[in-house]
Amino acid sequence: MSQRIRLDLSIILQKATELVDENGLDHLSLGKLAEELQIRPPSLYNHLDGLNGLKQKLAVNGVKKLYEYMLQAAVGRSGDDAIRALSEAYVEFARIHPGLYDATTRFPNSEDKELQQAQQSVVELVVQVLQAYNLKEEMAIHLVRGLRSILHGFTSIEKMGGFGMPIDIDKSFSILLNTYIEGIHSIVINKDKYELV
Amino acid sequence: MSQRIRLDLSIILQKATELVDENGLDHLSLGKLAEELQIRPPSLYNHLDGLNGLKQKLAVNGVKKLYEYMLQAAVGRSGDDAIRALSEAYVEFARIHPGLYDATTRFPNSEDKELQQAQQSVVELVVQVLQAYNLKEEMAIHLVRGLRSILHGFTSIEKMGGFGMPIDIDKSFSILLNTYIEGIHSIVINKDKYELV
DNA sequence: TTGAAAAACTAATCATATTAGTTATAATAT
DNA sequence: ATATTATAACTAATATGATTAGTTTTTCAA
Repeated sequence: MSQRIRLDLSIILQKATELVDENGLDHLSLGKLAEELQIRPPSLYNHLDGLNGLKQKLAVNGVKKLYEYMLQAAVGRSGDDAIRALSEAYVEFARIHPGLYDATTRFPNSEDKELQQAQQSVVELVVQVLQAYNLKEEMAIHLVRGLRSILHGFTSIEKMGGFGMPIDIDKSFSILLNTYIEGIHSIVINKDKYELV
Repeated sequence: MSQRIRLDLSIILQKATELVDENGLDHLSLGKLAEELQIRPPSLYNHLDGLNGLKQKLAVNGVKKLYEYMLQAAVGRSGDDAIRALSEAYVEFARIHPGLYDATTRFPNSEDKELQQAQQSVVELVVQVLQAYNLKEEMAIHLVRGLRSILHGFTSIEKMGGFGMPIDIDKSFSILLNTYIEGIHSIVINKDKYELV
């Protein structure tokens, strides 16, 4: 008699996000998700293409949310200030959404056009911020890759508990960022040597 | 009549390493491993504590090998030169052993003492290299964390195919490293500001 | 050579994902 | 309002993998 649930994708993704943020991406299962949603596991196949399809959708969703989060942090800022804001937002997002963040980096299909586009928009946001330094396009890409490496690396080592010693982790991040930014300045000053603009 | 195989742990780990390097850590299964070793899956339990136990042992083994690899690269070098050598070895190791490298960053149990000690030895190696800069102990730790973030971040983004654009990836790495090293110099020069030594 | 320990085995169970086929509900068109 | 259609739920069944229990074979040392 209890009327059947009627779901849509956004509700499913929301619940799946809660689950992965609580229990980790590796513990995501269709059984548990279905239970939470009060449906039977096969019913999920009406909305998505199995567990891998779900992970893929989580990835896309996660990157889009990350982008929004970084964008909000960056608006109205420029130069070093904007880089710091972006970066802190990135790390903060991963702390708030550890499972969803994981999903953005471990997806089943990297050919997915929607995913690629979402990722690209993050890259472009950072490229825009770097325009303050008047770099050649190619150098800007190298530096974006560098910043991304820093952010992802720091984030995931923190998440795996890799910074064992009892020394302030936020300070480590702040120093890392400062060091990289100092390095960028030093590159900008030696434009000739690094053939930019 | 075919005489039974008689295995030991090192053979199992060797074959498991081959499998994860070829098919990825997520596709490691006891069934496939047993098949390769020409035994039945339950027999593996005589040597290790299930799939998670295997992953844990792979992690320890991987970190130890990574340490050796970095050590070999660093001997006889110092300063910037040693940092570059260490770093290139790290990235190279991850390229040679993508699955094993993954295992070193996604293990079931981070409390494992043997794992922690192996990780610590890598940290100490880098601390030693940084002694060339006469930093305060704490600052050295921050910089080691930074370098580790850079190396792990670059490595895993490369592995996930995250550097989409057709721009030289090795060059990106080299610039990233140079930028960070430049940043370290700039910190060393402003010792007073950063309260070191 | 015999007894204990190690390491293989078979058989069975459990957890999950997935597919096939069916039914109930909601939305839409008549 | 009612009939039709599409959506989204369901049950039942299958497949893959990990794991456990209990047994047998082999090795090694006394």
